[in-house]
Amino acid sequence: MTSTEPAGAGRAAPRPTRQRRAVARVMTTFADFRSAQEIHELLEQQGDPVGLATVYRTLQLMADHDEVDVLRSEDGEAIYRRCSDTHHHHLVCRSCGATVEVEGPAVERWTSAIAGDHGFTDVSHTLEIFGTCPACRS
Amino acid sequence: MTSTEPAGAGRAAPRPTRQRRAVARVMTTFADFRSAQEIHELLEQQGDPVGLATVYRTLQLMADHDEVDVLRSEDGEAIYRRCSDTHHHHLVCRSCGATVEVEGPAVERWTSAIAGDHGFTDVSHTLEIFGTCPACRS
DNA sequence: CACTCAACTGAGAATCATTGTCAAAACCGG
DNA sequence: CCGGTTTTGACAATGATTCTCAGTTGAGTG
Ligand SMILES: [Zn+2]
Ligand SMILES: [Zn+2]
Ligand SMILES: [Zn+2]
Ligand SMILES: [Zn+2]
Repeated sequence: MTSTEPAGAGRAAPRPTRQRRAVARVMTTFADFRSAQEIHELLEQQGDPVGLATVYRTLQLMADHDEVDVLRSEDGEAIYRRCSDTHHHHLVCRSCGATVEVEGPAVERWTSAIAGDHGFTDVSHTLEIFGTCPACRS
Repeated sequence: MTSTEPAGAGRAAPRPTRQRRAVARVMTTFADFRSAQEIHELLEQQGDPVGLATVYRTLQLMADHDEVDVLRSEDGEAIYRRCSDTHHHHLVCRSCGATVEVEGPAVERWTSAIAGDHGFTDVSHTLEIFGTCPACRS
């Protein structure tokens, strides 16, 4: 047993590979939600290609670490976006995809209260608001 | 043009076929969310088989008419459930899938207000609350 | 530096939900 | 019963995501 891990339960720290850095970097270059496929293409165009499977794996990893928000577009495709580290929700333009991060203590309180009323514990929630943004109101 | 429709814009009324009735009926037999595939199997077991494609088509139709709620399971699969005809949200048990319909004028107001503040129109929203129900709190 | 080994990668195959196709069947009003 | 329309269902096609697995890479070691 030549392990160098601290004695406890050992989850190996992920390696900072070129591919992972590349994905992390492109995620900082746009502000709206993009699909894994689009991110894969972006990387290719930027001359820093990463295999599609790796893009998927990396995005999942980042999502697990709360480094990106994941949500499902209306047709079920998973889409990703970098996000601030505080809990928040999104106001998304149905037409152009523009996104605004919003927060509201009131909603947070309401969801906890409702769940509590019904005896639910370990409560979490998802909330997305869709609409047409001013720019698209041609 | 031999149409018998009233002169205006004509969207033909859907026919109440055996298949559509069968789907509508089976939707009343359970209270939680089920995938189209599961619903298709249920129908088969109940000796009232409906083609998978038709199940999908019918569920979409019912969703368009707000006769069923649609939401996406975590892996992107569309799942369906009969629901009351008023706008509401769901409190879902992560462990056993038990569902409670909840409403809250406060949230409705909040989402409209937020969207309005940012100049968004045609606003809609999705909100799901997840937790562990009392029964599963073994 | 050369070595070792698990973590990591990527090309392509495999999955799997969902949608498209289209000829045959069911309906409906007349 | 007739003609036109809608609906159905078996099957193919699509498309995102996951799996496979052999080859690569990186970090720690002596
Ligand atoms: Zn817009
Ligand atoms: Zn929240
Ligand atoms: Zn439960
Ligand atoms: Zn609402």
